[in-house]
Amino acid sequence: MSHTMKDVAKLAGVSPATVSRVLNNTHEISLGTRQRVLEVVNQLRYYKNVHARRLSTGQSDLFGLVISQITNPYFPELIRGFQATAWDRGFDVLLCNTEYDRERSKLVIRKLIESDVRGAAIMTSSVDKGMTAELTAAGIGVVFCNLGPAETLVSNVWVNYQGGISHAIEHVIELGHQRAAVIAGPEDHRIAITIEHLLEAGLKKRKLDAFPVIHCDFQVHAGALAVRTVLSTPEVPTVIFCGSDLIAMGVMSALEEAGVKVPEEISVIGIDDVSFAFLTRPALTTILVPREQLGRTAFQALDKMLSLKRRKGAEYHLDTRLIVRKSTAPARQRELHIA
Amino acid sequence: MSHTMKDVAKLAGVSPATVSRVLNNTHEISLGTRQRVLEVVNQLRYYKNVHARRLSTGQSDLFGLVISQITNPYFPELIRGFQATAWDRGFDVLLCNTEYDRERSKLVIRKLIESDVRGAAIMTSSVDKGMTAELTAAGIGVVFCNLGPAETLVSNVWVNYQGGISHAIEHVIELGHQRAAVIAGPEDHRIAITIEHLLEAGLKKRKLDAFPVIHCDFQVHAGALAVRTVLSTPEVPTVIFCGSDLIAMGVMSALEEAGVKVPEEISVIGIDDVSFAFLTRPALTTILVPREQLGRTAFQALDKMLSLKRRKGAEYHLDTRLIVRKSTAPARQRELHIA
DNA sequence: TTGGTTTCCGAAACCGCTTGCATAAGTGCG
DNA sequence: CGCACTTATGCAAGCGGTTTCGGAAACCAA
Repeated sequence: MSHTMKDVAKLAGVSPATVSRVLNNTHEISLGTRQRVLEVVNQLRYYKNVHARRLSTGQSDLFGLVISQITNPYFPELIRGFQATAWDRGFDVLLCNTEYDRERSKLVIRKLIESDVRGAAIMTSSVDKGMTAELTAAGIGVVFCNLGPAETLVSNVWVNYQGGISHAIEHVIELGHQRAAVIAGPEDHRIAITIEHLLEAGLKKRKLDAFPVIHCDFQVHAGALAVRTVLSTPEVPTVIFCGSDLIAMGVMSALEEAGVKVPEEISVIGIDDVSFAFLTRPALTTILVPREQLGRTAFQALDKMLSLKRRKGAEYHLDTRLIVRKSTAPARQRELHIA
Repeated sequence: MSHTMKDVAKLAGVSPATVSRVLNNTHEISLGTRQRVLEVVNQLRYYKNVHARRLSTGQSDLFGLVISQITNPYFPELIRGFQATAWDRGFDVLLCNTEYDRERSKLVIRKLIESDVRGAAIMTSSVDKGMTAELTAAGIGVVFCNLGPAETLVSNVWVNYQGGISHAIEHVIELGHQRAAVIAGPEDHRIAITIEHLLEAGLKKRKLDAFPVIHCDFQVHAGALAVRTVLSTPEVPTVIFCGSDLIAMGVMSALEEAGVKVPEEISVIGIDDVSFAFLTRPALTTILVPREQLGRTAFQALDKMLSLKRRKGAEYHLDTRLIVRKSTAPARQRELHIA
């Protein structure tokens, strides 16, 4: 269908090799032939075939990005950061989603190898370190998020949740809260566990026992469901820490339905600062996770690592911080009576 | 680094051709050799290289999906629908975003050709029909959204905004509204224009003149800005139709800031029903655009068209419908006095 | 046994591009 | 004017698969 390099070569009266060199600026070419070649390229609307190129050079210009699910609002900014950085440097990205499914995750790994990606950013908890052995065995660089340590062909970007969480706890202490609940993410979710531990430890340190601690999916309705348990505890907490913004939103709307005022009666804090967190009413106080930056850093980590002769991985650090909006307020003074 | 088919062949004591046939189930192979080959494949952890395959067969298993910007909440569901369908049928997708930039759009087109995609879904307004001539010239199938008509190698999915818009207008009529404003999307945005015309025509038919009609970006803050103009008109409307949910959200928060109650004093209606539209307060009444289905249909359109000998395109139709939530209510009876 | 079919597999060409090596023409210097 | 050295280009061998063609072996009927 399309024209090939040979066509161009013939029409320009040169060899395919010359055409290649012109197109890649890879060798001295006399002005005359260069122009002639380019002219023919335009005339024929010739496009070079990446697959042939990848095969021939043995170097792909592809990077993989593995996420859980694209409709999870955590990911779009991350993807954007990764993809934009990759494009800027002339690389393409193969976006793969696991849909939280183990079997599918394996398929994704296989696909990455078959596609001969140079490196892959594994930004989902549904792929663990064991599953990526095949990748590194194939010489493919890997970068994780909060899954250290770095080693050969493996880098890691640490998102320091500690920072934002400490600020958040300080914040509620200042507001006079004394009883806090935690509605964390799934129990089998690595980062959710990290966050939960950090919250519990931080609260304990400030003499604020977390109770109850509940696990649920990173979903709006799961948060809504979980909050019922919270409301049925003997001493209803004055603040609820949520493992994600989505959970927090579910919590807020369930509280509203139950006739509990946010933030006057119960304060709510989320994590992530997804794009629409400021649109909720009340606007959500949350811990910002620099997701676009995470995407950028992940790519840079790969690029850097793969340019090293030893392919040695490195660790990177990103900070989180508290964004105070309207869903937190001074603690109520009296016991709460649910309608 | 990785093993090649030749390695497998040698170790299994067969020819590369046989290995290929085993792996692709493309030819009768005796049970014995088949098993031997598969054994070696496992032992060597051999993965076949897609690029070589694509080159050799001259058929890529890639489809392109072109969107505007991944952080726009319109797209994630669409992407999901497209990608899931493609995966199910054994195809990969190359996701490209134009970032609303014309230059970048051209690069995207080029990338699609170079990547030898079989077909591409153009789901952004920043690529017009002219720009895709190169694609069809290269034998690449194309499917648009609301950009007809179908022709050879070009299909189209019509999202019937008319339906949802009619319902929405009926809805406000029933609520007794008599003055409506329209805050539409950008003036250079194809679908935004369509929607605006549909709204104006529909309102006029029901003796409801749209005034004012304002254009702005599909952004929250743009909507917020635009609403000021609305509030400064002599007769402040009782309902505002917005060109997207994002605009509607900006409108609602700006109204809140101005001390105008939604929906008691002004009703607001969005378009799209993005994932978090039900989380706003009041929850947004909006017109649902079946985005995941759009993605699925777009893929099917391509797949179908490319399987035809004549490569003739077709047209598909998707319906929209009104989702009534809490941002619409009976029209206020008296003139509004802005604080 | 023979001739005709099947069944299974290997040789080799090819997909479109890159690149090391070789060649030829041009340049500068003694 | 000849030699060493650039500079510009072509030849041809891959890259890792797929596929056409044909041959060998096995099978069957006569």
